Amino acid sequence: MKSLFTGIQFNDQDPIYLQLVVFFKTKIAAGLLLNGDEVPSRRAFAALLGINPMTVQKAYRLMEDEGFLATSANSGSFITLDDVKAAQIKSELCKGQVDAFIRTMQAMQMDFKSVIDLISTFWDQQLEGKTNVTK
Amino acid sequence: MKSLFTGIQFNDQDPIYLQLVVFFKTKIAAGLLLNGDEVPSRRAFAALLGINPMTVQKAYRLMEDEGFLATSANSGSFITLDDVKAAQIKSELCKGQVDAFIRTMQAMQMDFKSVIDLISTFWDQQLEGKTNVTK
DNA sequence: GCAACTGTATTATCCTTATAATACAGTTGC
DNA sequence: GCAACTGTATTATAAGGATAATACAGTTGC
Repeated sequence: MKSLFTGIQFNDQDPIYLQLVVFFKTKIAAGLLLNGDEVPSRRAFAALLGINPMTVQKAYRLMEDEGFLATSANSGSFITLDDVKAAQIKSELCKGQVDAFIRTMQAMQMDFKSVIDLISTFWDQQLEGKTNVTK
Repeated sequence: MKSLFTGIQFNDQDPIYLQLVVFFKTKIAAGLLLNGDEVPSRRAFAALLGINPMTVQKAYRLMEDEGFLATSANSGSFITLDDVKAAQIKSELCKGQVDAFIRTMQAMQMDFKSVIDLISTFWDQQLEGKTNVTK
């Protein structure tokens, strides 16, 4: 059983600490990270990812500010979510992605049907080598 | 009749010079920028966008390296495209966006039908205030 | 008690991006 | 000829992101 926190891939465009925040929000949106779940320590996570502990700290600090991570000094950090907050995170992330995608496709003069066809064509190919998804 | 080059919006995440390259590729993909078309001078474009001329220069240099912009000293820069190159640019841009979108949606455990429903819901809302798109 | 962990903090260094301020060489229009 | 444009280049400065190297205070397990 692989941990949630292994095998994370970073792109070299966006700041790592922001990609980390999106990673956690995605896991919350997917229902894979729940209220009360403990997240890795800054040092352990940094070692696992091959990055600097202060970069993880920066991400965790941002998540504390956004209200879904609580840190009690000297004993680790934990996800703090009620159903409303979890739904809000999923909704914001999802809507933001969909809006950006639609905007980009329309900027390229793609019509609705072509976009749906493209997604239909490539949806299943993306599943290879991943954990199963309801379909 | 508004010019192609007015009203460009930059985000504060990605480097401006890269956003500029994507902007030109998007116009090419949309068929709004054709072989032989002249692009604005570095200084004029920078003044229009409120950015530094050297940032435009950096974008144009990258486009020259990618082979779809030609610059003859002291007389401006022009789009250089054959049909193959134009198709390649559109295909790469489009496929890259679709792949990234599908990956993100699947990471959130979204199923195929929900994604299609979301796009169907928001597709037309994005069209407000934009030039018409075939639908 | 002590080693090993926890979060937190500071300092210095490096790279990339972006800007400002120039400067130079060539073309064009009047 | 000369002003106004073209692309190109250099230097200096600033900010953000990331790293390395420490350091300090508190908790936990043996």
